[in-house]
Amino acid sequence: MVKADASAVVDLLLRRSHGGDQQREEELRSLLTSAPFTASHLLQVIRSLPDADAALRFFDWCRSQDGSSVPSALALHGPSAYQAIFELANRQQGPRPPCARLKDLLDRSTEQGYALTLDSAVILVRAFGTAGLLEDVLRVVRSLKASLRRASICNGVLRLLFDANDSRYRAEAFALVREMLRSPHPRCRADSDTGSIVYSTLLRRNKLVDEEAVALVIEMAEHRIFPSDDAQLSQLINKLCWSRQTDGACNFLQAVRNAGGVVGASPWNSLLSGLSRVGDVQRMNILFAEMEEMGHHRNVVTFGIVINNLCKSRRIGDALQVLDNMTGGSSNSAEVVPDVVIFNTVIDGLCKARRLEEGLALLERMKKELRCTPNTVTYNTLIDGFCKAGEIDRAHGLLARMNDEEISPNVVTMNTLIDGMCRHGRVSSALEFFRGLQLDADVDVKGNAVTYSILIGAFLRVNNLNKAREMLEEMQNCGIRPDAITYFTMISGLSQAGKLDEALSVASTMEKDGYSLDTKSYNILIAGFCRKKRLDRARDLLDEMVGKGLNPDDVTFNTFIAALSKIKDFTSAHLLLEKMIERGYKPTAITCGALIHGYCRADDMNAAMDIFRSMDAAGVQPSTMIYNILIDYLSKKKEPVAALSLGDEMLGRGLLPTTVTYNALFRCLKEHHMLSEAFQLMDRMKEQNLRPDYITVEILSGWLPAVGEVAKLKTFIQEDDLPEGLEAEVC
DNA sequence: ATAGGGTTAG
Repeated sequence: MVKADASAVVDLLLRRSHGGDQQREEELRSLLTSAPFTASHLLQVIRSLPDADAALRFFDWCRSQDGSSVPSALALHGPSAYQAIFELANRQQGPRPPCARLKDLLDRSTEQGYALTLDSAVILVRAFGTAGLLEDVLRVVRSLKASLRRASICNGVLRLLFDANDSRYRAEAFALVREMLRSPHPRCRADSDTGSIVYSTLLRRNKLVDEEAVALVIEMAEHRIFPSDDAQLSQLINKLCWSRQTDGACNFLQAVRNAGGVVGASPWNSLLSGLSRVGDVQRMNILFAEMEEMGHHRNVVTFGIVINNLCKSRRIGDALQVLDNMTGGSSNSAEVVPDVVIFNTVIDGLCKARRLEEGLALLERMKKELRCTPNTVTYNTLIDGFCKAGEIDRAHGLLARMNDEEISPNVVTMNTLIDGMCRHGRVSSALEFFRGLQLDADVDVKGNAVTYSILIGAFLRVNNLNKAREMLEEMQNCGIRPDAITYFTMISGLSQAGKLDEALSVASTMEKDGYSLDTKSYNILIAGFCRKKRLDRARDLLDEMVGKGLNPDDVTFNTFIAALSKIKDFTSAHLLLEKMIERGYKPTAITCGALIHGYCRADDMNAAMDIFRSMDAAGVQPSTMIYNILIDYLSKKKEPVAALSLGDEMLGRGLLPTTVTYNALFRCLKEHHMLSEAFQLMDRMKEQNLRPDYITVEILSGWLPAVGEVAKLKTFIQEDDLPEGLEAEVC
């Protein structure tokens, strides 16, 4: 038997013909029939041809021999022939890009009814993928026989599809992964590469995970395609929780466990903190118990999460209980030993519950009994507690203690103190404190955007706009970029101060700086313009926000309804009210209050009372504010009896009158010389622990002494402690 | 585990 000789065929094909085409074809036929000519011979021949055109001519010739004795068999080797032709075309430089030629060739091979070989598919996917021709990549994969859709090639396709960052291609990728998971062909099944592609794609930044993705990863887990390690698993659980897929996170983690994936403590901790964030205490408890059953699956972080949850939901007693158990309060074999984070969490809980002394006591206990060294955070937490309670001096005392104990203060320490001082009437001391630290060579704490935001907010609150502007400029000069909060602080302060144009200009700077305004920011600006009765500008802003795809919310509606009521345009106000309801926002006490207030101002008591009395039926609880509006109005209308009776009515509803309520009533009672009623109210205020404010004092001072009741007045306004703000500085 | 912001009615 003569061995088939590919090189002889190549020689013949490449040689210039001497005896004409006829003779050459004869020679070729005889060469090809002299021995079995296999697919691999054919590959060898075609690969040796100079280009795809030559190869196509040869292969077409072979096909045209169909029916003649032997070469017809060659046509059966079409898939291999095209593979070699694709190789040639892919290598070839020419006027047309290789992809365009490859597409034509793929069309031809499809028309001729040839399937793709695995190698053809590899060549085409790579070429189309590199050129970004994803539709063609998909076409190649779809036309490839199921048994040839090997994991290796599919993984490449998955990378391309995910990299496109396009929802359509993402859906295609998900479908492909599903197919791989379910494939009956072992070499086509999803493998660890598939897993790492999918998992790392889902972990990419700025993309939330949707339900479809959750379903996919659960199916992957069921097929034992797990994240590479606990760290990646934890990250994924975290991401699922942040994407509001807490259920999905639970199901996924369970699926991993059920399929035999090894899971340490950290993924469970991630899930636990996800549950904590959405306030799902019930499932937290189940999980906490399950983690114990699973063996060594609770660590100090687990306890930290639970304690943090208890503290944030104001269950300090329970948090202390858990801490006690940890420190061997009830059993001597504590599961885990609390660390400084646990103590800090509990101390913060105590401080936020205004139990400062207990916080301090715990600081001592952790040092002495439990041999745990407090750190900067411990002190910062306590300093914040004392600042919020107005005990600025004790806060500074703690700072001094930090220095004694060589625990270095940081920027949070400084900012906490600055904020505390600012909020307790010491804005300029706060600024001096800040300046002092910046000059102090021993202190290397620098101000940051938070520092400046605090100071800017403080100056705005005391209406010192110039100083606020100065601070903004100073921070920029120092190379500290304002962040979103700095801008919001500025915008809000300026709006409140009626500097709307400046507020708008800050808003546009903010946008140039890459931050965007949200509905709340627009509400602030809209309210500012409404207060100035520039409803046209407010409307413009509404259009602007809608144009940006931001939906007006209930506050936006209430703002406009209030503004329209204020200018007595009740028709428009009611139209807007209907629109608000259409949009699915229920009117609240604020909505009703806005209308009631409008009608009172328009001196239409009937309309005001109609709305007021219709609230119960509408299921809207009247608020203290609404009573205040009505009582104030009745007082001005010189109707003390009606005003007093509303005052009683609110008590019956469990609403406590405020100083504002009492002031309105006092004003009215004074005019009608209803002294004994006033005394009753004064007693009630005392019982309620309400302090008279400067308006109360003004009204009563102009009345009681004139009717010989100075003593009564004095005992009433004399308070055991100094009125707040007495030591306030003028800035 | 700790620090700063914002809208609606008196």
